[in-house]
Amino acid sequence: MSYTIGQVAQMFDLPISTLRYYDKEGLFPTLERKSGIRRFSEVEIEALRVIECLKGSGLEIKDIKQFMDWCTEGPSTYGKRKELFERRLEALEAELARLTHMRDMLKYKCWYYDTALADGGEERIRAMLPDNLPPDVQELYDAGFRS
Amino acid sequence: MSYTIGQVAQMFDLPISTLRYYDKEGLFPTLERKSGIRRFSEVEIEALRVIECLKGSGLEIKDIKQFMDWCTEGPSTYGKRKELFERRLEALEAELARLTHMRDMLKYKCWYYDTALADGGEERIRAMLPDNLPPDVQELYDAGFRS
DNA sequence: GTAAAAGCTAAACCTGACTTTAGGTCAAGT
DNA sequence: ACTTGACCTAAAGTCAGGTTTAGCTTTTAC
Repeated sequence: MSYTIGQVAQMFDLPISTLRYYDKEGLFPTLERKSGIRRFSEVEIEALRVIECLKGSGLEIKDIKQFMDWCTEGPSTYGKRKELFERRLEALEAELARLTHMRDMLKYKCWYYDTALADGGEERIRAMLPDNLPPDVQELYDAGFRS
Repeated sequence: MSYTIGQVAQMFDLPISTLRYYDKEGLFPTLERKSGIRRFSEVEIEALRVIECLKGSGLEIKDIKQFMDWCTEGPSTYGKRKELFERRLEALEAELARLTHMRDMLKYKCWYYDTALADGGEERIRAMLPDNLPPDVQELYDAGFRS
Protein backbone atom coordinates (compact mmCIF):
# COMPACT_ATOMS: atom_id res chain seq x y z
CA MET A 1 0.00 0.00 0.00
CA SER A 2 1.33 3.44 -0.86
CA TYR A 3 0.04 7.00 -0.73
CA THR A 4 0.35 10.09 -2.90
CA ILE A 5 1.74 13.29 -1.48
CA GLY A 6 -1.75 14.75 -1.37
CA GLN A 7 -3.11 11.86 0.68
CA VAL A 8 -0.25 12.11 3.15
CA ALA A 9 -0.74 15.85 3.43
CA GLN A 10 -4.36 15.22 4.40
CA MET A 11 -3.48 12.45 6.85
CA PHE A 12 -1.06 14.68 8.75
CA ASP A 13 -2.78 17.97 8.06
CA LEU A 14 0.41 19.36 6.57
CA PRO A 15 0.81 21.46 3.42
CA ILE A 16 2.11 19.52 0.44
CA SER A 17 4.96 22.00 0.18
CA THR A 18 6.17 20.96 3.61
CA LEU A 19 6.34 17.31 2.61
CA ARG A 20 8.33 18.20 -0.50
CA TYR A 21 10.58 20.35 1.66
CA TYR A 22 11.19 17.48 4.10
CA ASP A 23 11.98 15.22 1.18
CA LYS A 24 14.42 17.75 -0.24
CA GLU A 25 16.11 17.93 3.17
CA GLY A 26 16.61 14.17 3.11
CA LEU A 27 14.08 13.18 5.75
CA PHE A 28 12.71 10.30 3.66
CA PRO A 29 15.87 8.45 2.65
CA THR A 30 14.02 5.47 1.18
CA LEU A 31 11.13 7.29 -0.53
CA GLU A 32 10.31 5.73 -3.91
CA ARG A 33 8.97 7.29 -7.06
CA LYS A 34 7.04 6.09 -10.09
CA SER A 35 7.66 8.18 -13.21
CA GLY A 36 8.74 11.07 -11.08
CA ILE A 37 5.83 10.94 -8.65
CA ARG A 38 6.46 10.24 -4.99
CA ARG A 39 4.93 7.09 -3.47
CA PHE A 40 4.82 7.26 0.32
CA SER A 41 4.88 3.84 1.99
CA GLU A 42 4.38 2.83 5.64
CA VAL A 43 8.06 3.55 6.18
CA GLU A 44 7.59 7.22 5.30
CA ILE A 45 4.33 7.43 7.27
CA GLU A 46 6.18 6.17 10.31
CA ALA A 47 9.04 8.57 9.57
CA LEU A 48 6.56 11.43 9.56
CA ARG A 49 5.24 10.43 12.98
CA VAL A 50 8.82 10.48 14.22
CA ILE A 51 9.50 13.82 12.56
CA GLU A 52 6.49 15.48 14.20
CA CYS A 53 7.61 14.16 17.54
CA LEU A 54 11.25 15.18 17.22
CA LYS A 55 10.30 18.58 15.89
CA GLY A 56 8.04 19.10 18.87
CA SER A 57 10.91 18.42 21.22
CA GLY A 58 12.92 21.18 19.57
CA LEU A 59 15.22 19.27 17.24
CA GLU A 60 16.27 21.03 14.05
CA ILE A 61 15.60 19.52 10.64
CA LYS A 62 19.27 18.74 10.09
CA ASP A 63 19.40 16.81 13.38
CA ILE A 64 16.28 14.90 12.43
CA LYS A 65 17.92 14.03 9.12
CA GLN A 66 20.96 12.83 11.05
CA PHE A 67 18.73 10.63 13.19
CA MET A 68 16.98 9.21 10.12
CA ASP A 69 20.34 8.42 8.57
CA TRP A 70 21.47 6.70 11.76
CA CYS A 71 18.28 4.62 11.77
CA THR A 72 18.97 3.57 8.19
CA GLU A 73 22.55 2.75 9.13
CA GLY A 74 21.50 0.17 11.72
CA PRO A 75 22.40 -1.01 15.23
CA SER A 76 25.95 0.37 15.10
CA THR A 77 24.46 3.82 15.69
CA TYR A 78 22.46 3.07 18.86
CA GLY A 79 25.05 4.98 20.90
CA LYS A 80 24.85 8.07 18.72
CA ARG A 81 21.07 8.05 18.77
CA LYS A 82 21.08 7.72 22.52
CA GLU A 83 23.47 10.66 22.87
CA LEU A 84 21.30 12.77 20.59
CA PHE A 85 18.31 12.18 22.85
CA GLU A 86 20.33 12.71 26.00
CA ARG A 87 21.61 16.06 24.77
CA ARG A 88 18.11 17.06 23.75
CA LEU A 89 16.70 15.97 27.12
CA GLU A 90 19.27 18.07 28.94
CA ALA A 91 18.52 21.13 26.82
CA LEU A 92 14.80 20.65 27.25
CA GLU A 93 15.07 20.36 31.03
CA ALA A 94 17.03 23.61 31.12
CA GLU A 95 14.35 25.24 28.98
CA LEU A 96 11.61 23.92 31.27
CA ALA A 97 13.35 25.41 34.29
CA ARG A 98 13.73 28.73 32.53
CA LEU A 99 10.11 28.82 31.42
CA THR A 100 8.89 27.90 34.88
CA HIS A 101 10.76 30.89 36.21
CA MET A 102 9.27 33.07 33.48
CA ARG A 103 5.81 31.81 34.34
CA ASP A 104 6.28 33.04 37.90
CA MET A 105 7.41 36.39 36.59
CA LEU A 106 4.30 36.64 34.43
CA LYS A 107 2.06 35.67 37.36
CA TYR A 108 3.64 38.46 39.33
CA LYS A 109 3.01 40.94 36.50
CA CYS A 110 -0.61 39.84 36.28
CA TRP A 111 -1.03 40.44 40.00
CA TYR A 112 0.77 43.77 39.66
CA TYR A 113 -1.52 45.17 36.97
CA ASP A 114 -4.60 43.63 38.51
CA THR A 115 -3.81 45.53 41.68
CA ALA A 116 -2.83 48.73 39.86
CA LEU A 117 -6.13 48.56 38.00
CA ALA A 118 -8.11 48.08 41.22
CA ASP A 119 -6.18 50.87 42.97
CA GLY A 120 -6.19 53.21 39.99
CA GLY A 121 -2.44 53.66 40.35
CA GLU A 122 0.85 51.96 41.19
CA GLU A 123 1.58 53.97 44.36
CA ARG A 124 0.22 51.48 46.87
CA ILE A 125 2.03 48.55 45.24
CA ARG A 126 5.29 50.44 45.12
CA ALA A 127 4.93 51.27 48.79
CA MET A 128 4.70 47.53 49.47
CA LEU A 129 7.92 46.82 47.62
CA PRO A 130 10.10 44.98 48.08
CA ASP A 131 9.27 43.44 51.46
CA ASN A 132 5.61 43.98 52.28
CA LEU A 133 3.92 41.97 49.57
CA PRO A 134 1.21 39.38 50.29
CA PRO A 135 2.94 36.04 50.98
CA ASP A 136 1.87 34.33 47.76
CA VAL A 137 2.97 37.32 45.70
CA GLN A 138 6.21 37.60 47.65
CA GLU A 139 7.12 34.17 46.30
CA LEU A 140 6.70 35.42 42.77
CA TYR A 141 8.47 38.69 43.35
CA ASP A 142 12.01 37.35 43.07
CA ALA A 143 11.23 36.55 39.47
CA GLY A 144 9.87 40.07 38.86
CA PHE A 145 11.17 43.35 37.59
CA ARG A 146 10.04 46.89 38.11
CA SER A 147 7.90 48.25 35.29
CA MET B 1 24.33 59.91 34.79
CA SER B 2 24.22 58.53 31.28
CA TYR B 3 26.01 55.81 29.35
CA THR B 4 27.31 55.36 25.82
CA ILE B 5 26.11 52.51 23.68
CA GLY B 6 29.42 50.72 24.22
CA GLN B 7 29.10 50.89 28.00
CA VAL B 8 25.55 49.55 27.91
CA ALA B 9 26.61 46.77 25.57
CA GLN B 10 29.21 45.73 28.14
CA MET B 11 26.80 45.99 31.08
CA PHE B 12 24.29 43.67 29.42
CA ASP B 13 26.75 41.60 27.45
CA LEU B 14 24.92 42.42 24.24
CA PRO B 15 26.38 43.36 20.84
CA ILE B 16 26.19 47.07 20.07
CA SER B 17 24.33 46.19 16.89
CA THR B 18 21.53 44.66 18.96
CA LEU B 19 21.07 47.86 20.97
CA ARG B 20 20.90 49.90 17.77
CA TYR B 21 18.42 47.40 16.40
CA TYR B 22 16.22 47.69 19.52
CA ASP B 23 16.38 51.46 19.22
CA LYS B 24 15.37 51.29 15.58
CA GLU B 25 12.43 49.09 16.55
CA GLY B 26 11.27 51.76 18.99
CA LEU B 27 12.12 50.00 22.26
CA PHE B 28 13.64 53.14 23.78
CA PRO B 29 10.96 55.76 23.17
CA THR B 30 12.65 58.41 25.33
CA LEU B 31 16.28 57.81 24.38
CA GLU B 32 18.18 61.10 24.03
CA ARG B 33 21.07 62.03 21.80
CA LYS B 34 23.85 64.59 21.87
CA SER B 35 25.18 65.55 18.44
CA GLY B 36 23.82 62.32 17.03
CA ILE B 37 25.26 60.08 19.73
CA ARG B 38 22.92 58.04 21.92
CA ARG B 39 22.94 58.75 25.67
CA PHE B 40 21.41 55.87 27.63
CA SER B 41 19.93 56.99 30.96
CA GLU B 42 18.54 54.96 33.89
CA VAL B 43 15.24 54.86 32.04
CA GLU B 44 16.78 52.96 29.15
CA ILE B 45 18.80 50.73 31.48
CA GLU B 46 15.58 49.79 33.24
CA ALA B 47 13.88 49.32 29.86
CA LEU B 48 16.62 46.90 28.88
CA ARG B 49 16.08 44.83 32.03
CA VAL B 50 12.41 44.67 31.11
CA ILE B 51 13.21 43.78 27.51
CA GLU B 52 15.45 40.88 28.53
CA CYS B 53 12.72 39.62 30.82
CA LEU B 54 9.89 39.91 28.32
CA LYS B 55 11.99 38.39 25.57
CA GLY B 56 12.76 35.46 27.85
CA SER B 57 9.06 34.84 28.34
CA GLY B 58 8.60 34.58 24.58
CA LEU B 59 7.22 38.00 23.67
CA GLU B 60 8.06 39.30 20.21
CA ILE B 61 9.87 42.58 19.71
CA LYS B 62 6.76 44.27 18.38
CA ASP B 63 4.78 43.26 21.49
CA ILE B 64 7.56 44.58 23.70
CA LYS B 65 7.41 47.85 21.80
CA GLN B 66 3.66 47.92 22.37
CA PHE B 67 4.22 47.41 26.09
CA MET B 68 6.83 50.18 26.20
CA ASP B 69 4.45 52.52 24.45
CA TRP B 70 1.68 51.65 26.90
CA CYS B 71 4.03 52.37 29.80
CA THR B 72 4.83 55.76 28.29
CA GLU B 73 1.11 56.40 27.82
CA GLY B 74 0.37 56.08 31.53
CA PRO B 75 -2.23 54.53 33.88
CA SER B 76 -5.00 54.43 31.26
CA THR B 77 -3.26 51.40 29.76
CA TYR B 78 -3.09 49.22 32.91
CA GLY B 79 -5.85 47.03 31.53
CA LYS B 80 -4.10 46.47 28.22
CA ARG B 81 -0.83 45.65 29.91
CA LYS B 82 -2.56 43.19 32.20
CA GLU B 83 -4.21 41.48 29.24
CA LEU B 84 -0.88 41.25 27.45
CA PHE B 85 0.62 39.42 30.42
CA GLU B 86 -2.44 37.22 30.85
CA ARG B 87 -2.34 36.12 27.23
CA ARG B 88 1.37 35.46 27.52
CA LEU B 89 0.90 33.50 30.73
CA GLU B 90 -1.71 31.31 29.11
CA ALA B 91 0.50 30.62 26.09
CA LEU B 92 3.47 29.89 28.30
CA GLU B 93 1.51 27.42 30.43
CA ALA B 94 0.43 25.58 27.31
CA GLU B 95 4.03 25.49 26.16
CA LEU B 96 5.16 24.17 29.54
CA ALA B 97 2.61 21.37 29.34
CA ARG B 98 3.74 20.51 25.83
CA LEU B 99 7.42 20.48 26.77
CA THR B 100 6.76 18.36 29.85
CA HIS B 101 5.16 15.81 27.59
CA MET B 102 8.11 16.00 25.23
CA ARG B 103 10.49 15.52 28.12
CA ASP B 104 8.76 12.24 28.97
CA MET B 105 9.03 11.17 25.36
CA LEU B 106 12.76 11.92 25.39
CA LYS B 107 13.22 10.01 28.65
CA TYR B 108 11.54 7.06 27.03
CA LYS B 109 13.83 7.30 24.00
CA CYS B 110 16.89 7.45 26.28
CA TRP B 111 15.73 4.30 28.05
CA TYR B 112 14.99 2.69 24.70
CA TYR B 113 18.47 3.19 23.25
CA ASP B 114 20.15 2.53 26.55
CA THR B 115 18.47 -0.87 26.56
CA ALA B 116 19.07 -1.50 22.87
CA LEU B 117 22.74 -0.75 23.45
CA ALA B 118 22.94 -3.13 26.41
CA ASP B 119 21.07 -5.85 24.52
CA GLY B 120 22.87 -5.29 21.23
CA GLY B 121 19.52 -5.08 19.45
CA GLU B 122 15.95 -3.91 19.66
CA GLU B 123 14.31 -7.34 19.62
CA ARG B 124 13.88 -7.75 23.37
CA ILE B 125 12.40 -4.23 23.76
CA ARG B 126 10.01 -4.77 20.88
CA ALA B 127 8.87 -8.01 22.47
CA MET B 128 8.01 -6.04 25.63
CA LEU B 129 5.85 -3.58 23.68
CA PRO B 130 3.36 -2.26 24.27
CA ASP B 131 2.27 -3.80 27.58
CA ASN B 132 5.20 -5.47 29.26
CA LEU B 133 7.50 -2.55 29.98
CA PRO B 134 9.00 -1.88 33.41
CA PRO B 135 6.49 0.20 35.40
CA ASP B 136 8.51 3.45 35.35
CA VAL B 137 9.08 3.14 31.61
CA GLN B 138 5.46 2.22 31.04
CA GLU B 139 4.53 5.66 32.35
CA LEU B 140 6.74 7.26 29.74
CA TYR B 141 5.58 5.02 26.93
CA ASP B 142 2.34 6.82 26.16
CA ALA B 143 4.45 9.79 25.12
CA GLY B 144 6.67 7.61 22.89
CA PHE B 145 6.75 6.59 19.29
CA ARG B 146 8.18 3.58 17.55
CA SER B 147 11.62 4.22 16.03
C1' DG C 1 46.43 69.00 15.65
C1' DT C 2 46.12 64.65 14.44
C1' DA C 3 45.29 59.75 14.72
C1' DA C 4 42.86 56.08 16.74
C1' DA C 5 38.79 54.63 18.88
C1' DA C 6 34.09 54.87 19.17
C1' DG C 7 29.99 56.52 17.32
C1' DC C 8 26.54 57.02 13.30
C1' DT C 9 23.28 55.40 9.11
C1' DA C 10 21.31 52.79 5.38
C1' DA C 11 21.17 48.82 3.27
C1' DA C 12 22.49 44.26 2.44
C1' DC C 13 23.04 39.85 4.40
C1' DC C 14 22.11 35.72 7.52
C1' DT C 15 19.56 31.47 9.50
C1' DG C 16 15.73 28.16 9.78
C1' DA C 17 11.73 26.44 8.24
C1' DC C 18 8.86 26.96 5.22
C1' DT C 19 5.75 29.05 1.28
C1' DT C 20 5.01 30.94 -3.17
C1' DT C 21 5.69 31.36 -7.99
C1' DA C 22 6.43 30.12 -12.66
C1' DG C 23 6.38 26.91 -15.80
C1' DG C 24 6.13 22.31 -17.04
C1' DT C 25 4.49 16.90 -16.67
C1' DC C 26 1.40 13.11 -15.49
C1' DA C 27 -3.02 10.69 -14.68
C1' DA C 28 -8.00 10.20 -14.61
C1' DG C 29 -12.41 10.93 -16.37
C1' DT C 30 -15.46 11.97 -20.51
C1' DA D 1 -8.35 13.43 -27.61
C1' DC D 2 -8.72 16.59 -24.36
C1' DT D 3 -9.52 18.84 -20.20
C1' DT D 4 -8.88 19.02 -15.44
C1' DG D 5 -6.71 18.11 -11.32
C1' DA D 6 -2.75 16.44 -9.05
C1' DC D 7 1.92 16.17 -9.48
C1' DC D 8 6.84 17.89 -10.52
C1' DT D 9 11.20 21.29 -10.15
C1' DA D 10 14.05 25.27 -9.34
C1' DA D 11 14.28 29.48 -7.62
C1' DA D 12 12.64 33.31 -5.27
C1' DG D 13 10.14 35.16 -1.33
C1' DT D 14 8.83 35.43 3.74
C1' DC D 15 9.45 36.19 8.66
C1' DA D 16 11.97 37.25 13.06
C1' DG D 17 15.66 38.82 15.07
C1' DG D 18 19.40 40.14 14.47
C1' DT D 19 24.57 40.91 12.11
C1' DT D 20 27.63 42.75 8.67
C1' DT D 21 29.33 46.11 5.53
C1' DA D 22 30.56 50.52 3.63
C1' DG D 23 31.28 54.88 4.23
C1' DC D 24 30.90 58.50 7.09
C1' DT D 25 31.33 61.85 11.80
C1' DT D 26 32.49 62.64 16.65
C1' DT D 27 35.24 62.03 20.67
C1' DT D 28 39.35 61.00 23.07
C1' DA D 29 44.21 60.66 23.88
C1' DC D 30 48.67 62.13 23.01
